[in-house]
Amino acid sequence: MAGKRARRTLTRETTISDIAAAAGVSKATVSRVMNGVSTVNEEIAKRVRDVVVELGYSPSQTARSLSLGVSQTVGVLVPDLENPMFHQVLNGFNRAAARDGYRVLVADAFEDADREAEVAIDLRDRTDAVALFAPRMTRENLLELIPRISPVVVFNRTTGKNAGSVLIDYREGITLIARHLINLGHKKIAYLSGPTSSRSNWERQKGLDDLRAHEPDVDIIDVPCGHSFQDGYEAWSAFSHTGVSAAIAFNDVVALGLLGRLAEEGVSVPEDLSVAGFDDIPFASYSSPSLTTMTARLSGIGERVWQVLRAEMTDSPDREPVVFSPELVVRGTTKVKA
Amino acid sequence: MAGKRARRTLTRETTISDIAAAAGVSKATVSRVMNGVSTVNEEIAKRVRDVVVELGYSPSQTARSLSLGVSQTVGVLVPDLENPMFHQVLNGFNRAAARDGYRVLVADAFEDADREAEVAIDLRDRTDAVALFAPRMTRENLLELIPRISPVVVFNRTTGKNAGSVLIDYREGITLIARHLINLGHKKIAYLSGPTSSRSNWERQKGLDDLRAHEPDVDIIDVPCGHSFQDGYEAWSAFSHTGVSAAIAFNDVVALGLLGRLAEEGVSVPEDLSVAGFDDIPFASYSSPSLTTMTARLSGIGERVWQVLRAEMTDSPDREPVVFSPELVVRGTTKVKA
DNA sequence: TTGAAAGCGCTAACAT
DNA sequence: ATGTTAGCGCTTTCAA
Repeated sequence: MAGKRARRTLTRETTISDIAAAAGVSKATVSRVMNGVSTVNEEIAKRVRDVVVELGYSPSQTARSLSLGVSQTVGVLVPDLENPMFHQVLNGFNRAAARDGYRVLVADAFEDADREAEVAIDLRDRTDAVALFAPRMTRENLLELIPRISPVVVFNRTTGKNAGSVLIDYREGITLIARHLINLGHKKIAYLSGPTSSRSNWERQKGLDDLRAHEPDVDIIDVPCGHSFQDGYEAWSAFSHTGVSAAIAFNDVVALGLLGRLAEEGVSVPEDLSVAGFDDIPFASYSSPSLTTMTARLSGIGERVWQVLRAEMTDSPDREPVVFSPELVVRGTTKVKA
Repeated sequence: MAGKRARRTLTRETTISDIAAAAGVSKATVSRVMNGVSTVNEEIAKRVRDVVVELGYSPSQTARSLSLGVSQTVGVLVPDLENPMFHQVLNGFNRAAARDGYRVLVADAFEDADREAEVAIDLRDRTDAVALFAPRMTRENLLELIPRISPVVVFNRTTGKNAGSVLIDYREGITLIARHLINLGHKKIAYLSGPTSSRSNWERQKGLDDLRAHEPDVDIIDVPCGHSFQDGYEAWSAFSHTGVSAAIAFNDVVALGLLGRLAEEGVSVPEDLSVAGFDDIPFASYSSPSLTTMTARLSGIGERVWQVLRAEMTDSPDREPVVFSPELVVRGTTKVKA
């Protein structure tokens, strides 16, 4: 067409205009057919559908999103996609979101707390809402970020009702597991602690503090450790001489790392040492001995995270935190103290 | 403004127009500032930046994508997000994509081969390219789909150079692992086979057929199994009476399931039975005994998948399949036949 | 250096 | 029932 300005080159192969032209109808009619609006004459509709198939057309969801003001997409910010725990939560979240017709855009913050806000905003600029999985940023930054990216749900961080939240009650969890060991007669127990910056580690510490206050004859010692296999594997040398009869690991991954080391060292579990984990990752039940741990049905929690986000998107939610109390699963790695 | 039509309600809080108005400049100038175009007077640029901060503005990536014709986003279609193998590949893929400034939109096909094409197209309609992880659809459907969603990379399926592809050479892999067992003196070996519809299972079967042809005195029996923990756990009853001295599992998950069962049954590994897996998932090295398996550095493969997709997006690629030969990792579950 | 306006590919309000 | 057209929020060409 004359008089038109030069346009950029990156453009769609087949657009709604092409279909309209080929079918001899207006774009509006094509749009109606594509969206199943019933007021279209069946004959015309069929003609349009034929052309669509013939030309292999499918609408640009980007254009659709811009026009509709919604993208049917939500973002998930994960602090570290390496961590199997988030895989499970993500899996449940994605499954539930898909059921409601939403797609999920994932972004990994690579454990860089300082970059989280920026990534979260970018995510939000492409989607209808975002889920923050266990954000590492300071509480101050979190509370500042939330209104900027609402609707938002936060997993495993409190939000003071500024956003929906889903929490795992680690404090109660560690209490349950420690009580289990105490009931088995263990008096000296090691806690292989997680990253110091981690809220969930902090909560576990609080739970153990409670216990120390109530059980003066039980000695719970803190072994700085970490969150990885390797950390658990290496932690042994830090407490092998303490004479503890039981160890609680920050999480299952750490517990399995420890288990691997113990097997190598000829320390038999649970005879010489009882070991407990946290999270109940799928492999926990299949290690040998199978791992005593706290279960939290992570993928179920993921589904719940989605539901809370959904509520943020639609209702005016009450924002009462949804808290999951982990349950003790006694398996093969813990037994009565010799 | 008078005469304007009523518009829908779902609209952005702060747009480029708001910034332009508040800063007393045109939208073009705001756009230039946001994109760091240097030809803007520093004084004006500062004013714009101040307003941006003040109003908490960030550009709609949807609008940007539509205008630019590019979204800096790619889709990944996973057959089953439940499978840890895909988590690892996804992790590597996402990491590499992020490094190049791309975001990743994930979609799970929930093992429904019939829905894959539809989901892949939807993914492509929102993104610049898509990666198909081990698609379950027929080859015919795959070849039909590829041109529709190009640029595309396919992981673990051949494409006849219609698209870039990255493959794990399972046939060679299973050969290596079986030879390892044969060298250890095992003459009767069970193969716990995977889903019959799976290409990767089919390839393993071919590898074993090769072996049967070359090693007439070795008996490799096929035990229909599956891909899950549970499948491995349950498979034992199907071959406990066959007198095999070694078992090769379809993958590590199955192997770990079997290991769990064997521990319960009092069958000691590797003394009574050697067991080998496939994939080298993270937990393989931490089971006890640690699992002999084939390793394929899955997250490294994920990065490679990204690179191939990147090439599809930019170059005119040669599409020679990138094939990874898994390597044998001998650990604790295999030993010389008693 | 800056602004006006066209255009990206859709949807929906309005008119017919 | 169908078409016309404004508008979603940006980018970029062209003119000033």
